[in-house]
Amino acid sequence: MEQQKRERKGYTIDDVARELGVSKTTVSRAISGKGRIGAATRKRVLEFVREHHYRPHTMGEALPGEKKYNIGLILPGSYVADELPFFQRCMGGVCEVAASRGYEVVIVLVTERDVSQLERVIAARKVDGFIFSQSVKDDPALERLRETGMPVVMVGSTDLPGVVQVDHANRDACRELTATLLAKGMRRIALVGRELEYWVNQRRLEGFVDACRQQGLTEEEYMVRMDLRTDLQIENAVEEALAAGAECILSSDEEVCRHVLGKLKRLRVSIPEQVRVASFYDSALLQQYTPSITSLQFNARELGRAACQRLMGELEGVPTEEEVPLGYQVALRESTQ
DNA sequence: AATTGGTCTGTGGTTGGAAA
DNA sequence: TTTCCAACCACAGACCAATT
Repeated sequence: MEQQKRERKGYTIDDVARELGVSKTTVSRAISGKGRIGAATRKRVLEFVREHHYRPHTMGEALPGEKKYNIGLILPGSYVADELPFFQRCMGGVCEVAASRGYEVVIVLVTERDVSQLERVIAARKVDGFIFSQSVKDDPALERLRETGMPVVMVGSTDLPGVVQVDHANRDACRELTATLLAKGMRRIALVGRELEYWVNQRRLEGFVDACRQQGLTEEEYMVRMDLRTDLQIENAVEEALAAGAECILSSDEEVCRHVLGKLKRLRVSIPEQVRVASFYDSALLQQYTPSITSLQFNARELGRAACQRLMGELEGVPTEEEVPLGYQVALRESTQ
């Protein structure tokens, strides 16, 4: 009971003092650095504080234990422009569930280098929990979030243990689309995509390789041109793939696919006659393109809903453990006929 | 009856005097 | 010298009486 209370409420200066068998005076001095305190005691207090994610509160901030009925939705500041449709739908799902439970959603933009906005939201205790999206490897924001001990639900993948994750079956989906293309008789398929630091790109690559290996293809036959950081690199990869006799160019996402299509158009390469094209992520543009582009359809709104439901479960102390894998559809269109 | 303004209480954190 | 007690601050919310 007492234990549960502390877990819910977070540590106060009194809790820290009691745990260490010191008075709260000592803890306060250790943290502020002001006043008379022994070096050894100070070190002991600071170590405990770091381990137990204690943060002092300042005036005007929420008192610990007070629920704010806000949740933080963390979006990648750098990727937002290109992936806007995805995040917009995902956000819609999050807001829908949050609103139905009486919560508001606070948008927090973070980049790999700048987590100051996140720091402020944490420091001011503006939210009860976080939904995190688009994790990169060794994500500083996610690490920081875990240190706080606040409930976090991850949209997408991460290798950090103990983080609740909700994601599309990316690997399975990419394996299925690739296998479908292989079943149509294509042997030389090239995969092009962005940075492998993004877990989603890693998963898509894995799915692609899975399918190729299942068909007994060697690395000579299928081509992987991932980790492309500039638009020029994508264009070069397209030329290389064509020169190597690729029958199909697969893009790891919609944004990459747009560049591929642009390059093919300039090269006057006809789709699907001279080369087939497909994407691991769908968009309105790919559907309406001439020819329409084969791609994987995911329901981003459903993903947002699922993530928010998981977080609500964590916040209300109701464990919702059923891991329902979120579905996908392979949309075969003209570009791979 | 509704609004206003004051006091009281409870919270987390800080600080000076005094004890160990 | 180090640590603790107790008073203290700033704030929020509850309560209640005075005022409109």
